[in-house]
Amino acid sequence: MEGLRDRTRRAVRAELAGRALELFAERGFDETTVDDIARAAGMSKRSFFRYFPTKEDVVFGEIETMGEQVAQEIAARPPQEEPWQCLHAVLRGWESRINAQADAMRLVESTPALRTRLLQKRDEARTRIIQALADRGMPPLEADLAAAAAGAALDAVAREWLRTGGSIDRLTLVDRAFTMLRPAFLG
Amino acid sequence: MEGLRDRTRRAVRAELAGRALELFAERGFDETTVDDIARAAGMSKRSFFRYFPTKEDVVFGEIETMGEQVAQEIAARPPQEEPWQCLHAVLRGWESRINAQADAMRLVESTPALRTRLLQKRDEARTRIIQALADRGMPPLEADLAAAAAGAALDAVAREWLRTGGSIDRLTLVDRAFTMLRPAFLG
DNA sequence: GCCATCTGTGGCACTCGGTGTCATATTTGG
DNA sequence: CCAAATATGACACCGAGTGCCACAGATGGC
Repeated sequence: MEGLRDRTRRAVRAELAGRALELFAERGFDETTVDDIARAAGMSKRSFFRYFPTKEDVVFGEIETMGEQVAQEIAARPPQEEPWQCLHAVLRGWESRINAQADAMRLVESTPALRTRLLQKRDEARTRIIQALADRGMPPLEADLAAAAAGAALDAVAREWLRTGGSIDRLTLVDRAFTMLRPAFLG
Repeated sequence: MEGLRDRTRRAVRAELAGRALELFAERGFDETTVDDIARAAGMSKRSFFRYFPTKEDVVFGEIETMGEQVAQEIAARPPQEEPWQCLHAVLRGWESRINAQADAMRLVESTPALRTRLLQKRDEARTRIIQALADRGMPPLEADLAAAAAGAALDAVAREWLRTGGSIDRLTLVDRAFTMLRPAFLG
């Protein structure tokens, strides 16, 4: 079970993240120092780094373990399901979750340092996904291509959604992108 | 024409890059300070930053303006050529150029900070490529997908090449990956 | 209630990447 | 030969991140 220890730790992390996002929204990411955040949450800079490894990470709360989670969800799917179909189904769920924190994503997109960190996270996630697909028996080269293409699909959807001013349902766009790429992964 | 000014500047950059790579090979990237590099090239840390914006950039000499160059090469292709075919042709050429500095790439792959910087560069390049494809009349969503898929192809090829221990010709792998993805971009 | 222990914390000093400033060579052009 | 542009070095400075240590508070056994 989850002990008191972990619960307070999660609470402090949430407090820090909350204060940080407030300050970022007010002054911007670069204009806010770690010391500012720590003081706003009533602690020292040194303690901040006991909860988050870097200043950037304070923004990526839930997305943090995305790679691991996606890999598990892939592994949990029926084994005979087509790999591309499987990816489609799993990432469809994630689209909603990412969509839920649109404001955080806007901040990320407008801040080079955060954008970079996001690229890193995605790269890690992609690596895990490749492994998960390989575990289902997909040949390595195809697994690489499929994982990257799927990531590209989500990315393209996000941009297309911005381009159209949010007038189209994101899940519809996801389905369209995956369908478009489907012919490449039929066997 | 190219004045003396630019030539000496290029020479100093080359000198710095050379010394830096030596030191990185000896001690590793993180264990080498910018001051070490500057001193090895007979100058001050302050001057180093007059030639390279960051410590990482000293490694990416020729790749630096990749995005811009690729975009231009795309624009220079016959206008009626199929977009995917066009991408294939252009990036086929780049594969050779990247392949030529395999040792630098090995350093990059084994150094998180450099790997991150590479991800950034690729992201910039992708943005330019999307624009170049859009200029040819490709619909935005498809251009996004195509650019990302093409990048994925080169990436997948690099990894597959490592997996097979370099026994297969890289250009062959590139062709295979592009052919595999081709059905997704036919119309 | 007492003591040993473990964990969280603050403070401090330190490293290193990166920037602004200024004073001083060095080069360039007339 | 002189004046303006440019390159450089030295210095101070900032902020992210780390190692260290001393101290507080909670925990648990006796």
